Amino acid sequence: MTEQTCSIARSLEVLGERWTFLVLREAVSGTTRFADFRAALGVASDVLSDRLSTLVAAGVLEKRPYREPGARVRDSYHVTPAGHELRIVLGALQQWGDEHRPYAPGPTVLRRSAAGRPLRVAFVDDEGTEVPLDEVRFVRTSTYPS
Amino acid sequence: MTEQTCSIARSLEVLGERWTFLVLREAVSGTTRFADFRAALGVASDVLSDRLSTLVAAGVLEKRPYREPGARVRDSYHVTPAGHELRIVLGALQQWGDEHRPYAPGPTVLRRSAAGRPLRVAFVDDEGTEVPLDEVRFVRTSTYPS
DNA sequence: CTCCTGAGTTGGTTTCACCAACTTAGCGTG
DNA sequence: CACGCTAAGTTGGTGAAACCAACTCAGGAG
Repeated sequence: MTEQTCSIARSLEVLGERWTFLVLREAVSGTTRFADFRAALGVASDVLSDRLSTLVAAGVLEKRPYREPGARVRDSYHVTPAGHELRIVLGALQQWGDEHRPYAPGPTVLRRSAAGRPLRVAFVDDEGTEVPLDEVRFVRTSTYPS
Repeated sequence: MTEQTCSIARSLEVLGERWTFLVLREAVSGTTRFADFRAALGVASDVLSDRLSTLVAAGVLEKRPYREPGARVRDSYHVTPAGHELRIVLGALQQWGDEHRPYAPGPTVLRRSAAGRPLRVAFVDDEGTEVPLDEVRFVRTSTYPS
């Protein structure tokens, strides 16, 4: 596959495989160890191993050695700044699922500000003010391939 | 697979297969016909057929018959309101790719308001004001599974 | 009635996810 | 120092899914 000019496609080269978003969901919610990812997700160890290395190679996670008392040094996985910015994508997916694939008992996780106010994911302009969806345009630049 | 309590997981049941986000990118940018999706993406026709039916079944796209002059009635695929809201997810993926997986010649597609102002995807509070990423919390509700 | 074209379906091959079993590298214990 | 314990993987085999090419199907045009 030749290099993708579309940013969505390039993001998906890293994020688009099965389990990747769920691994990331766990990572941003504080999971760092192989066995904990496995227990939380029920994913096969070979697949988890592959997804973690992909995310490390892409700079979304970083390996950091740790040491439990009375055990040898092992690797843990921590979210990098690039990974932290994926919370916007995760938040957007969550919001869409809440609204369009609802779970009868209600949402299990809410998005809140530090002050406790409910949050949404939305388009904002350069002043940080929300822009309604129907005013959003995707416009092609001169770099767009013919 | 039993029903997922996580909204992200439920979104991914619909959106998480290979090609789905790219099919959606084309759909929101105006593509409606099977052959045009195929030409734009280079996806195999059996896979495209499968993804389109999944998206129709999920209410993201709807089938609409159309008739080219001098041809029989065929099906086209149009974005529903639920599909339109996925532009937030697509915008978030695009923004992340622009920043963290840059394409040397620069972005090929920009996010702009109707007035032409550059847009980002971000968390906003109930008043439509942007909240910085490090003030965002994901908090569990009482519905969260033990 | 035959040709053309868009929208798929079908059959065979390769890749990928899944599962279980195995390996590896210390550390603390005896 | 040998031994067992455990987290973190790796390896090998199986079944599903993606991929590719060839084929089908429907109706209007000529």
